[in-house]
Amino acid sequence: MSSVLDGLAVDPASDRAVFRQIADQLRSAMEDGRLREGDRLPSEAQLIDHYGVARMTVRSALQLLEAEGLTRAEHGRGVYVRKKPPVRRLASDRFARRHRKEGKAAFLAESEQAGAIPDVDLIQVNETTVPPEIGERLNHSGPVVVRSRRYSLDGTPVETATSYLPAEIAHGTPIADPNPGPGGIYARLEELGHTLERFTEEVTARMPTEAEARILAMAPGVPVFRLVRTAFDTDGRAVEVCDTIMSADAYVLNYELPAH
Amino acid sequence: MSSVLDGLAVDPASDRAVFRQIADQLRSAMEDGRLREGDRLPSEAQLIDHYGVARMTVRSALQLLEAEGLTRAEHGRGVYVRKKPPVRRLASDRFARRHRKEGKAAFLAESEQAGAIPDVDLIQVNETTVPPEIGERLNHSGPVVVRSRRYSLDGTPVETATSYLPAEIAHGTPIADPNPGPGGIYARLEELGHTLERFTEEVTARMPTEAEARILAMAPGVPVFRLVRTAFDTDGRAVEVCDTIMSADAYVLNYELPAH
DNA sequence: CAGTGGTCTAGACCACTGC
DNA sequence: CAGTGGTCTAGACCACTGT
Repeated sequence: MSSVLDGLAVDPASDRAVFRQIADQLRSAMEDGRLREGDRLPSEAQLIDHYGVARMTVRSALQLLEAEGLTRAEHGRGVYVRKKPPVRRLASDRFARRHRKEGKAAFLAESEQAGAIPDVDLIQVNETTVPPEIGERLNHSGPVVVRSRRYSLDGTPVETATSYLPAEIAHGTPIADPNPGPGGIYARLEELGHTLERFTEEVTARMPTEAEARILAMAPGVPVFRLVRTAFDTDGRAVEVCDTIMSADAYVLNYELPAH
Repeated sequence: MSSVLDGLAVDPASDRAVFRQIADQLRSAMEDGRLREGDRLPSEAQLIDHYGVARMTVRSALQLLEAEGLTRAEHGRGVYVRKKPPVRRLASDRFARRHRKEGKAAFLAESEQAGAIPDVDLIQVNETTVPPEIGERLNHSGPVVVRSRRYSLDGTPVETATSYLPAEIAHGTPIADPNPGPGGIYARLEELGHTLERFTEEVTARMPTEAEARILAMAPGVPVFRLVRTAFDTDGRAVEVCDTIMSADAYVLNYELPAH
C-alpha cells in the first residue's frame, strides 16, 4: 500500500534534527502535491512506526508544521493540510463616497457583493479617555466615543474593529448609538458637516495576542493584520481613528500608489 | 529574593492545561511590565522547581510564547523577552518620481534618510518564462527578465524582492544588468519611454516558508508581508511586477485612500 | 470500541555560553 | 566548569472521534 512516506527516511547522524527532517519531508509532500488541501497526514502512530522514533519526535515535527500555518490538528480525527479560507479583497477605494450611496456600511455592502453572509456582533459603544497612541493620530486629547464590533463571514469571525471619535463630534449623535443608521458612521459624520476628504492607513502584521486568537477563533500559525485608519475631513482635521485586527489568511489588501 | 514567579502557581485540576497556565502567567508578566524587552525569563530549571512540573511542560509553555513572537530562546544563555527591531516605514509616495531625482534607488535613499546602513546582496538576474501568477498581472506570457535581490539594514536582512519585466522591454538593456545604474530600474524604464503612471500594491501576510525564514534569518513567531507591486506606464501597460517578502516586524506600511 | 491527538512524567545526552 | 537551552526516549493517562 502506497503512502506519502514511501521511501522516506531520516538520518540520525545529520546535523539537522530528526524532527526537522520529518517536518521537511512532510512539507515537501505538501509543496509538490503529494499531500493536498484537506488531505490527512499520516497519524502519529504511523510516523512513529515508519521513522522508528519516539512520539515526542513526531509531535515536534507536526507542531513545527502547524506553527508554519501548513496543517491543522483535529483532536480524535487526525492532522490535515490546512485549507485556505475564502479571501476578502479590500480595494483601495472601498471608502469612496459612491459606495455609501446605497445606504450600507462598507463591510455589509462588500460582503453581499462577494456572496458571503456577513454578520456583526459584540457591538459596544462607550466613552472614555483617548489612549495615547490613538490621541496622537486624532491630534486630540480628552474624551472619545469608542465603538467596537466584530465582523464575521459565513459564521467565521474575520475582523474586529474599534473606532475612536472625539466626543465633541460624536457625543449625543447617532454615532454614539450601537446602530448608527444607514451608511454607517461615515455617512453620519458627513451629515454633521465633516465631509471626508482622505484616509490614511497604517498596516502592520504580527502573531495574534491570546485575546485576539480567542475572539477571532484563530488557528495556530496564522498572523493578524493590524490596520489603523485615520479619516480626515475637508478642514484637514482627523475625525476618526479605526483600529482593526484581521485574520491575515482571510484578507488581501489592495492599494494604489501615485507615480508623481 | 524576589522574582516574577513570586506567588504564582498553577492548578493541575483546571481545564486549562498546565503549560498554558504557565505561559499565561509569563505573558501577563510581559504585558504588565514585570518583564521588559530584553529581560531574561526564569530558566527552565527555575520554572521546573517553582511549578513542580516536568521539563517538557515548561518547554511547552516557553514554545508557546516563542510561537507568539513574544520571546526568543538563546542556546546556552537563556530565554529573553524579544526586542522590537527598528521599523522601516514605507510611505505611499515612496515611488514618486521626485524621490528618484537624486539618482538613488528607493531602498538606499530611504534607509540613509532613516540613519541605517543599507546593503543589497544575493543579486541575480536571468531570463525565464513568466510564472502564471505573475503573467496575469503583467498581462503577458512568454519570456521575462527576472531580477532578485536581498536587502539588509545594519547587517540584518529585512526583505527580498523579485522583479519581473517583459523581455521585449528589458532584454539587452541596463535593466538586465546586475547593476542597473542610478535611480534603479524605474529610472531606466522611463528612459526607455515607459513613463510610469501608477502602481498597484497587493499586501498579504503569512508565516514564512522554511526557505524565506532561512534567507531572512527570521526568528520563530514572526510573520512576513508579501507585497506584490505592479507598475503601469502612461499607456496603461503593466511594465513590471515586483514580488517582495518582508520580515513583518521590521515594517509599517502607510497608504493614502481617497474619499471620493 | 479502536484510533486519534492532547497532556504530562522522568529521565538521558548533547551543544552552546560565560566564567 | 556550571548553567543554559536543544534533542530524544519510553512510557502513562486522558479526551475526542467515528463505527
